[in-house]
Amino acid sequence: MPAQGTHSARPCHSMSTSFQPHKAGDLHFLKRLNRSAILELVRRTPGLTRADIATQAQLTKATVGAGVQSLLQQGWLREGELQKSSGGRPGRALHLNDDNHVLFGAEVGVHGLRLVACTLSGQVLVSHHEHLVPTTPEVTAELLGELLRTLMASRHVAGRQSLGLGVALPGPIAPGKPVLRLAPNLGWRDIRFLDLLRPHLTLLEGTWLMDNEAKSAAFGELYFRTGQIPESLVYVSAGTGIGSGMVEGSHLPLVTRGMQGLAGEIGHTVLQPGGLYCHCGNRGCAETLVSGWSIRAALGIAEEEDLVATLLPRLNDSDVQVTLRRAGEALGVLLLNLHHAQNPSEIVLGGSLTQLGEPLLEPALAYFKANQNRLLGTSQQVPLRVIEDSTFVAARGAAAQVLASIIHGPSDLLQASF
Amino acid sequence: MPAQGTHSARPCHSMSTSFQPHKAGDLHFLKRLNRSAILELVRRTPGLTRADIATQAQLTKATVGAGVQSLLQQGWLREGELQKSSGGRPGRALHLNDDNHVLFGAEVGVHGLRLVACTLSGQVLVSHHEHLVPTTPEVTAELLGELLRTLMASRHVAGRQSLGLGVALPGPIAPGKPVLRLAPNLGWRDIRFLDLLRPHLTLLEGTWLMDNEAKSAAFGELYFRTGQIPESLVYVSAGTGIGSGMVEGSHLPLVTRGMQGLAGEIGHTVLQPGGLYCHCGNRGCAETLVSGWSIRAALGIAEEEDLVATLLPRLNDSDVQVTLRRAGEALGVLLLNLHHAQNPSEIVLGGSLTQLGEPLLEPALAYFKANQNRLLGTSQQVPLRVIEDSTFVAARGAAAQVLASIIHGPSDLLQASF
DNA sequence: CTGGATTCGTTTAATCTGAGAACCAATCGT
DNA sequence: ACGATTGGTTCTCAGATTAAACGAATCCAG
Repeated sequence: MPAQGTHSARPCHSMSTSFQPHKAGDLHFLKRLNRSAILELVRRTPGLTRADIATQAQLTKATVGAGVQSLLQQGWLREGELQKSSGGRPGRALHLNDDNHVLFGAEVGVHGLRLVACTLSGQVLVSHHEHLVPTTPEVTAELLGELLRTLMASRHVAGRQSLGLGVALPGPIAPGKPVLRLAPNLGWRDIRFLDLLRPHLTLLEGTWLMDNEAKSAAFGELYFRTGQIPESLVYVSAGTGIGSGMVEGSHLPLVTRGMQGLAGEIGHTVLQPGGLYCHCGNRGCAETLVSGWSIRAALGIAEEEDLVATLLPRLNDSDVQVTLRRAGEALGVLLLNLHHAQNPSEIVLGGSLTQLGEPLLEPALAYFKANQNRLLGTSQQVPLRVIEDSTFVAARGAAAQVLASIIHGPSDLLQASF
Repeated sequence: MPAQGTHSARPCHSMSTSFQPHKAGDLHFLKRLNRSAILELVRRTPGLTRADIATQAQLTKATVGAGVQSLLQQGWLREGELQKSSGGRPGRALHLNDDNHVLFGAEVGVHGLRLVACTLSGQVLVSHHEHLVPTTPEVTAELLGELLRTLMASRHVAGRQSLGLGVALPGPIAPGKPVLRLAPNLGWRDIRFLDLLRPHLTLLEGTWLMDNEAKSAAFGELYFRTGQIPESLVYVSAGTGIGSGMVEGSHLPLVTRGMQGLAGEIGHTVLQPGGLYCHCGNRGCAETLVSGWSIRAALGIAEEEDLVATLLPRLNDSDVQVTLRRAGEALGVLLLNLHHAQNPSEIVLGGSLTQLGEPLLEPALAYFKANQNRLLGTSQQVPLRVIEDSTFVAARGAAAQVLASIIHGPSDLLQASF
């Protein structure tokens, strides 16, 4: 904790793919890199000892020892129990220190605001879900600010050092700039949401960033994980629209954004050339087959009604079954196309539609499983996980992005500490 | 050039996404990183001065000076002309030194072998195209070895230090292992092609690697470029089958491979659920609509005939026009789906089918242009370039991968030099 | 033409980081 | 209880970068 005082809430729009033309650096940079490596190793494999780290990071015991000591002093790590020994001095387990810092994550969705405060290891300290009908960005920002202030004041959060805030938004983000280009379901366009939020949250320190909701979710699902970490992961968010986010790279997870922030807009990949008109103006988009609004359209459910709540009691109606089956089949095609285009190590399926369960999901998973191995002829299955309750997934993912931007990025929060 | 003698041809299967759990290192590592950065900057912007490099890489003049000196001595860089000054001592331009090294690239295609030898900046010194009907991996390897030996002995190549060989193959590569999992059009499966090649090329030093043809091509198109370098690039290879490769990341270009090496197999994304049967067993794959074999099937052209040569004189036949128009429309959908799923900064279209020209391409480009801005409503066009003669693109790309693996990777070729 | 200003590149001493080896600490097996 | 083994720390040393001063090469103004 540097004595010079508080860190300014220096906004950092999003985890850019690259900070500099090419990475180069001085001794300080090297030191920081090694501290990051230590922190990252412990983050992935809680309970590592200094000796383990030295082996895995290819550093000497001396270097690791010094690095761990500073990370302990800074409150990033804590020492745990002694490990079992097998004929030697037992090592001391190291863990992330979940007691000193707090990460804030929020999601602005079509149906409301979701907020979480969590620890370094992704443990949620407090969360809040506020229903809200779509309104202006300004009103939304003011409300979100108020709710976040409440969260900051809550018992489990107060007193912790804030590392920053991540905001997940339902639309593509401009690359390199903290601008939400479009949120069709909110009726927003070109919104600098963080700028709107800042006046209401002058006390929230640390790194601020915003990202697309599916991308944040994907990031969180990969990042807040320990043990065997997949090389890449795609999160498919099936709600009012359908989008996806991909994270790649085991040692510095990167989110694929694309030139215009459109990467992952799989809802507008065409599955049926010449098919139904989509709200985007094209025909045959995936969203015309599988999405909240296509299901509403097929079943004549008004926007005011909650789609899931309306459908759950009616799952046995034949029209509902047929509609969901068709949507599920399209979802299966979407998943398969994702598999052949990106081939992620893991697919996570979330969004409000997953609550509809079997009638929608069974056809999708069946199609995917039946066809995913056609090409190679193997029997290897891509892990595909369905999250029934994905309420806080994106918000938590945005918090994960804050942490990653501090550990891996150019933030001062770590740098200044060492 | 280290005095201790020749470098062993230590095979390195492919540019892995990550070499280590997390990057850490010592002073040597830092030095190497900075040398890489210098080399990379000059590679991108030929003619930079030491002062420019210091500014861009955030290094001091002293460090850059020392680094440049060693790179000059090693033959990686050369000094050029004095730059124009504006009221001060003029800087000396730096360029890649194209005179000392050579990179070998090869492509094993359905219709033959393509070989190139090129310089650090991607300039082709010699190339060779050998027609060959598909045969066994062993025979192919032997022939390729012989041809490469001829290339090595050629006037412009002899005497240069070999940095290695990259081989592009028409199928998915296993991740982390130098194994061609499948090449349907060659009838190959699980081939360790480099192992077959090695006995015939004991004299070819440096890094050996292999990769998928479209991925190599994508890499080369991004890497052997100067000036404004796109953040990401997708190469679509339209030939007998249809595949793609994506490269991302401006400061260390990475190829998306996927868990099973399937990333980019867009020929098997489904564009028409319930459509025609594909050779993979599924229905409605893109390849059933746009690919060499789907066009052959539609027009009844035997495998023995050269597709492009057969069609070129018949482009005005109505059945040919209709077939190519349909294929082109499907290609347009494929490009649009790529745009919405990955949103690359640039798309390059190559492969033998591009030689068919307008009748195929016009519908594809028209569809793509008409729909690429539906979502955002902007008028920004994704740069889309068609390569008419893509004969050596993949081979040259494989050579580029060799260079990149040496500059950015853990190779000794740079490390030992400093 | 000369001198000052400016920019480029190199040289010097100083600083800082990780490596390496010796050292102490703690446990296990016998 | 003792050696063997493994974990972690403390030294010194090699090395890479830095900062600051210096020399080099050009422009420009008078």
